[in-house]
Amino acid sequence: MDITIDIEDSAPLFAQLVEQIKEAVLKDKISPGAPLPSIRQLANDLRLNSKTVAKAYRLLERDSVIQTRGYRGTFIHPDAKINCTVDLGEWVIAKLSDAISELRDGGVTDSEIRIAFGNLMNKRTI
Amino acid sequence: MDITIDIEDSAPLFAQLVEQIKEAVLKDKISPGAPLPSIRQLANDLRLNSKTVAKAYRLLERDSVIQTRGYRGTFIHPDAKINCTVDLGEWVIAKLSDAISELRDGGVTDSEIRIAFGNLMNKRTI
DNA sequence: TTTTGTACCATTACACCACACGGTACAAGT
DNA sequence: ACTTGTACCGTGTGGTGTAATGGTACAAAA
Repeated sequence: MDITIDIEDSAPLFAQLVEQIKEAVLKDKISPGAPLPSIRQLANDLRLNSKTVAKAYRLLERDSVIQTRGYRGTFIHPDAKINCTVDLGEWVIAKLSDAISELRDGGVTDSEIRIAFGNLMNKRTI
Repeated sequence: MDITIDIEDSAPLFAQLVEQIKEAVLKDKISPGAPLPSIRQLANDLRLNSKTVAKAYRLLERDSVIQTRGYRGTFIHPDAKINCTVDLGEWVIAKLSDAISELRDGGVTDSEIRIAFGNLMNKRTI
């Protein structure tokens, strides 16, 4: 596991982590079932805040790339390689893009779309 | 036409204008075809910037509540009363709400939705 | 000439959010 | 005791969008 963090990079630190771990899985540098460094450990090695590493791990687990087994540590998910290629971002963009295009075609101002969006995102109960 | 602008109100000035003009139409205080003050004139009377009034007029015309006939001035739209009740906002909220709910159910973070949304809104070519 | 709506340049203030950071605390396992 | 992931409180910075302001300019009609 050779992870490099570039503070100068415009990409967020947690995103760099996610990206590099996914890459390591895809290039067979880590095999499924293998243990990952603990959050605090990795944060210490990379001189990052533990919250930053925790955020990366949380996202990776949501994508089923890693598996956190509570007090036993974190491991590479059995189906990690498959789930790495599934890009959640594209489906998000597609869904939103459709809605936005439809609204714009209906004559709705970008500003109005932003306002409505902001209101919706603040209400937890949709 | 008695329009009152409250600077202390949290509602944007242009929104107050839109609201009050729509209200005047609904309450038959102005009839279809009647002329409205010019942008500069109204801005002067209310001590607002002409751009602020222009923005309100632009929105009202998009909703077909008023009609701008170029150099002849601005008038109340023939179907103003009907178009006043049509709330564009509700259809916007419904459309967006659907998309957001779907994404959230798919495990997408609110933060990620916001990022994707922001990126889409900045790219003119969708 | 003056007025009409409109378009472009710009600045200011304000608010929200993402990101990263710090500290503290917890239950459950080694 | 120590570590695990996780959750809560918080702070600060930078980016970005809205809202409102100002100035200048245009073509077309009165």
